[in-house]
Amino acid sequence: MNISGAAKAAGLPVKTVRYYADIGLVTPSARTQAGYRDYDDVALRKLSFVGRARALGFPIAQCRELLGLYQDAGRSSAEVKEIALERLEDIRAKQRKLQKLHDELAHLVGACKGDARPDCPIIDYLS
Amino acid sequence: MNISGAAKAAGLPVKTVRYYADIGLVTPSARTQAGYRDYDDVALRKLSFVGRARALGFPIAQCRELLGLYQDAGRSSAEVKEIALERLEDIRAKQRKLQKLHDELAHLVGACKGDARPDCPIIDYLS
DNA sequence: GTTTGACCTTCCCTCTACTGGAAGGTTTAT
DNA sequence: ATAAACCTTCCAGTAGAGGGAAGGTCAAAC
Repeated sequence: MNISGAAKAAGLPVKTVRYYADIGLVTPSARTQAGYRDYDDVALRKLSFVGRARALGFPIAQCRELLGLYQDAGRSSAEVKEIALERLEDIRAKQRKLQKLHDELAHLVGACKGDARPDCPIIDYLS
Repeated sequence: MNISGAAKAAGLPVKTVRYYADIGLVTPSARTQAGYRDYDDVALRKLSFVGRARALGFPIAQCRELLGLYQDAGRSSAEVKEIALERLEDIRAKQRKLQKLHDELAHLVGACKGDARPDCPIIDYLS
């Protein structure tokens, strides 16, 4: 299957699939005589796997680890869980940070009249 | 005041202050004969202003707008509020997205035993 | 008076994870 | 035969800096 077919099957943009090949994350199974990337079933499944991992927000480096475990029959679920927990903690840290920003900004916005006069608690806070 | 003094006063890294000068966000008030950036009180206040806006997560473009309003005696608080509301909606969108990721990943992690066996609902989900 | 160390400057590379586009080759359909 | 629709590589850009090299400057110590 050529790159556009593979991209469609994995639900990814062609550019992204090419990028994954470039960085050695998911390489095509072969090249045609003309140099076209060729994806077989195994490569396709890896592409979809990475697509879903990325959709969960795993960075490329963790996708690489997960892909390694995916192909490793001798893996332990503990290894997988560890990576997922790392990512989960990452998400929670981001959530805490966003919550703080949200509360602070919401407070300021609530205090700002939003009228034609220049007086503004938001500007005051930043000053 | 030279760049390291200005950076310290604004609580920003020197590299960041130089970067803000490069992109024309906060330019030094002058240069010494030797070419050193020189920051006066006004420039210092702008630096601090931007530092606080960035800490609230405003992107550079919005910092630029806010800085413009900060210096504009004829501003209306409505203009400021509009920018802040934009940013707030941005934060809320990110929160919603993170919440979805969190719930999905937490569910998977909860279902994974994390033992020595290879069976793993996380891998299953990604496959 | 010079030397040392701490500054400062510009310039270019690196990071994440792509995205866009140009120039040019290939395949397929008409 | 040719036009459309593919494909290729390469280069540049995104946000917001951070790292580091090569070289100029300045203040204090010796």
